[in-house]
Amino acid sequence: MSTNAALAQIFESMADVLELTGANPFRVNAHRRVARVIESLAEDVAAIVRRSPAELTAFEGVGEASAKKIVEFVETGSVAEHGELLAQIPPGLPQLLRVPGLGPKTVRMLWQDVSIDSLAALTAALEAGRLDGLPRLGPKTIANLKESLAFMAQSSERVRLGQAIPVAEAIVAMLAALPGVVQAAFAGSLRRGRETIGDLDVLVATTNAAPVAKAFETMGATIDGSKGAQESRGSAKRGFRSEAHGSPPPLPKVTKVLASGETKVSVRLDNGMQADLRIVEPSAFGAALLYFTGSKEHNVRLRERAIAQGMRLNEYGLFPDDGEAAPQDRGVKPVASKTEESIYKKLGLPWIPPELREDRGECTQPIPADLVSLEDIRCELHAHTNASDGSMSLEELVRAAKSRGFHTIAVTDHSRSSVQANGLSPERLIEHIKAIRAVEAKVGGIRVLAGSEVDIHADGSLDYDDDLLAQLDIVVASPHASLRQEPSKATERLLAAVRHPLVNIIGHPTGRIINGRPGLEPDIAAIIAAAKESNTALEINAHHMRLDLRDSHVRLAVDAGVNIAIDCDVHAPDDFDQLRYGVMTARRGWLPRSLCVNTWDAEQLEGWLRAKRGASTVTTAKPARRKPK
DNA sequence: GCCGTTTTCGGCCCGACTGTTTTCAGTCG
Repeated sequence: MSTNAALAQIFESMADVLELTGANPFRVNAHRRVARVIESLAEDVAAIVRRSPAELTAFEGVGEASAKKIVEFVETGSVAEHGELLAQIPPGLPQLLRVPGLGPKTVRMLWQDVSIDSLAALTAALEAGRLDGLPRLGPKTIANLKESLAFMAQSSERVRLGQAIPVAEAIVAMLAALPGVVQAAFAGSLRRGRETIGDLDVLVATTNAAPVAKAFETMGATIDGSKGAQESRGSAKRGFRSEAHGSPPPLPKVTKVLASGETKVSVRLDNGMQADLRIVEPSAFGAALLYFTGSKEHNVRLRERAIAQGMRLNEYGLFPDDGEAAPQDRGVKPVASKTEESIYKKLGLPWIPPELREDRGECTQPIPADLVSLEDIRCELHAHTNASDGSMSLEELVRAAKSRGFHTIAVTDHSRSSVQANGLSPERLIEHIKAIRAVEAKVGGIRVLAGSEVDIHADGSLDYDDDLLAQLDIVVASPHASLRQEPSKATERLLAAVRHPLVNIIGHPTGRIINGRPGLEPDIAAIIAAAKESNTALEINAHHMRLDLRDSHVRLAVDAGVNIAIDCDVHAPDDFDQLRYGVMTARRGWLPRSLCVNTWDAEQLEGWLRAKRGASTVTTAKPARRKPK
C-alpha cells in the first residue's frame, strides 16, 4: 500500500475511534477530512515531508496538529496517538460502523450497555434476541439490522464506473419516458466520473411525484403494459458518435425498498447496487442536480461561499439568508435554482464540470478553458487485431475506426513475450506491417499507423530490438508481467521505457485492474518528470477496468505539462465505447485539449511522432502517405 | 481539529426518512 493510502487509513481509523468514544463531532470530521486530503494527493506525502513539512498545512483542512502526525508517520511508520486511541476500544468495534443503519450512537450504546464489540457478537445477539427491548431498537430496526448483516455477508466492493453507468442510463431512460417527467438525470459520483461507484443517484423533475416513485420502486414493472420500459430501453445506451454498439443492459430488478417517501426513494437492486431517487419540482432541478452530484466536500465549499455572501444554498435553490431555516418552505423566492449555471453564476463562479467537483481547488483556481471532452477525440492509438488477441481482422478494425470518425487508427498488436495474447514474433510483425500498409490503401480515408504494444520487461528493456521498433510508426510500451515489483524497481523499469528514444506512449503505466489487482506503484513524479523531458506521452487506458493512469496521476502530469494519450485498448468493436470513461478520468485530472494527443489533427500528431523518433535510427523508407482529409 | 473580508474564540452545511415515541433522535447522503 502506498504511504498516502496507509496514512489516510490511519486518520480514518482515528476518526472512527473518536466518534465511538463520543468526541466532538467536528473533531471527528476534521480527521476524516485530513484522510481525504491525503488520499487525493497526487504526490507521495513522504516526498512532501522530505522537501518541506511546512507545505502540509498549506492544504486546506490540514492544521498544525495533523501535520505533526503526518511527519511522525513518515519518520517512524506509525502515529502514537493512533495507537493510544485504538487502545480505548475493542478492535472489532469500528466494523460495526459499516453496518447500514448503525451509527456511532447506537454502536456506542451496544458496546457499553450490552457488550457487543464485533460483527460476530452483533450477529449472535440478534439471533438470540438479546437486543429486543433496548431503547430505540424496536422490531423493525432489529429486522433491518438482520437484513443489513445478511447483505454485508454477500455484497461485494464498489461497482466500477463502466458497470454502473449503463444501468443508470437504463433507469434514467425508463423514468424520462414517464408522463409528466420534465427532466431526469443521474447524479452523484457517477456523474463525477469516479472510477468506482457506491450507489446510483437518480434525479427527476416533475410536478407529479407519486407515479415516478412507484415506477422507481418497481423499475417500470407497473408501468402501463410494459410500454414505458420497453420504449426507453431502445434509447438507453448512447453509443459514442451516435452509434450504439451491443445491446443496452436490461433494467435491474428491485430486491428491497429501503425507503420510500414523497420525494425520496431508495432501493436495493438485484445486481447488488443501491439506487436512490430524488424527485423535485422542475424549478429546482438545477439546485437539486448540483446538490446530488456533490461531492459532499464541493457542496460544503459552495455553501460556505453562499453564507459568506449572505445567502443560503440547499437542494431547493440559492436563497437570501434571512436567518431562518428552510426558506423554500416559507415562500422565499430563490436567487437561483433552475440551472446549475445560474447558481454558480450567483456565487461568482463559472459552471464547474462535474468531474472537477472534488474540492481540489476548482472553486479557487482557474479551470482549463479547453478541458478535454469526448467530442475532441479524433484518433485511437492503441488497438489490437486478431493477429494477437483482438476479435477483429485488421480491415474490420480500420473500418470500425473510420466509422467512428477518426482521422487515424494505430494498430498496436502485442509483442512476442505476451504469449497468452498471441504476441507477434519479429517475423510476424514485419509481415503485419505490410498488411497494415495494404489495408490502409484499400480502406482509404483514414490513416493507419503501423505500431506495436511492446512489453516492457521487468528490467525495463523492450520486447523487440530497436531495429524492428524503428520500422514502426508508433510504439506503445506497456508493462504486462511482473506487476508486483518493488516500487523502486518499477520506477527504474518505467523510467527506462519512458526514456527509450523509440517509445511514444507508455500504455497503462501501472497495470492495475480496478477491484482486481493494485499493479505497480512507481514514483509517479519521477515518471512524469522523465516523460516531460523525453516527450513521451502517458496513457489513460480508457477501459473501465483499468483507468490507468488514474485521475490523481493525470492531474500531476497535467501540472507538469506532460502529453497524455486517451486510448481504448481496443480488442473488440464495443471497446471504442470505453472512451467516455477515459475522458471522464482525463477531466478529473484537469486535462486540457492541448495536452491530449488524441485531440490533435493528423498533421500535429504525425509531427509529434516523427519529432520523438527524429533522433533515432529510423531509416526505413515508408510508403508515401495521403494527406488527411 | 480547523479556521478567519466582523473572528485567535466560537463557530463549524442542510434536509429527508425511519422508527420510535407522542415530539424527536439517529442515520444517511
